[in-house]
Amino acid sequence: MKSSILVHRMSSPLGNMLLAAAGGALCGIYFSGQKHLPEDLPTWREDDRLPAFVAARAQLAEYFSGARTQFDLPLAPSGTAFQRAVWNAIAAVPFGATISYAELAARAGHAGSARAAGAATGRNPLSIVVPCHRIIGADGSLTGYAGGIERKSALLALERASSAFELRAA
Amino acid sequence: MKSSILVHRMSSPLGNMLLAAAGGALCGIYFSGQKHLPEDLPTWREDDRLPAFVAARAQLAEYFSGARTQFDLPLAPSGTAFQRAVWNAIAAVPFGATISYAELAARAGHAGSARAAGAATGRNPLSIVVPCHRIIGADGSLTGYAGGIERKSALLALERASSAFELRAA
DNA sequence: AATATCAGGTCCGAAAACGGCGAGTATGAG
DNA sequence: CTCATACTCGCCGTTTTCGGACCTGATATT
Repeated sequence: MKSSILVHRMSSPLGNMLLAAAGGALCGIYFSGQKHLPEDLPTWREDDRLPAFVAARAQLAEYFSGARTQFDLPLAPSGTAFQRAVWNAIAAVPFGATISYAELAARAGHAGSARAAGAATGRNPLSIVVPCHRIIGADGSLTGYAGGIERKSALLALERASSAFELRAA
Repeated sequence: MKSSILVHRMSSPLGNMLLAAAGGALCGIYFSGQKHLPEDLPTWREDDRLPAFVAARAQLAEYFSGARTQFDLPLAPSGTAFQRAVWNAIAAVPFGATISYAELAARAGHAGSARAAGAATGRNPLSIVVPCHRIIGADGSLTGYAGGIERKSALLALERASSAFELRAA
């Protein structure tokens, strides 16, 4: 019973990252040392040529350079119905914007499930592409991030800077 | 918040029994000391005149005397969709017959869920009237009964005896 | 006043445990 | 060889337990 999941390593301004794909679509984008990594990860096979990896690598580089505000990649995260609903709602939060966990839960169709939404957010397997860093506490505090609060803070700063630039340019 | 459930006590050849009704229909028939009794039972109010109780009492007496092989009573058990499906399938098993848990699951529309069907059978709130004692292991063993194996054995013996009598009489 | 901190309360899904099973093996006795 | 018993392991809905990337309101602090 092989897992048939491929992996690809890349570096980023926020540390090394690991991409995972199943069936040609991305199923994981992880920061090195982040929480909630799959435990069968060591059994996955390396592959540097998969088109999805090439594309993701390029788009992530553009994102970090401030030249890209949204992604166009084949995604196939696996999770419960609730989790997918939450992740979909996260994906709809635009670049540079932030919402609270309560608001996220509501948008996912589960108003009142703020805490559960938080848990689901923490399990998001597609860092950055599914921008879970744009979800923050009702009082504006960052509250948490699987890859570490510093990275969350850095991502938000990056997006603020780019947004400000765009506003200025407009 | 009142429970609005009525109870009525009666004795039987197999020990004291407790009848419960909600909205005029029976929602519980329990042997004294059986498993899975509702815990809010002590808050229920006594009533000896409810028509459903009078009828049930009479029909149960006939059943124990061998003069009745099926019941005609207003029933309103509460449970999950799966449980109700299982209980309905149990109710269709004729007097004197027995089937296995696997067969029961299949008849309830959930082939393969023998174990879950067993659990649902154990939660049957309407002893005797929903004849869960007619469900036995695939190898013929009795395997369990909320009211105690002895009672299950006694009920099956009673039905065997009556069936034999009918056969003889025919 | 305005912010910071804190505890309390609850809330909700996820994960694990739990049976009224059954089929497939393994043994050992007749 | 045959049957009975014992044991293991997958099954599956329910129940229970668990653990937080919450939130609100009350105190303390400036």
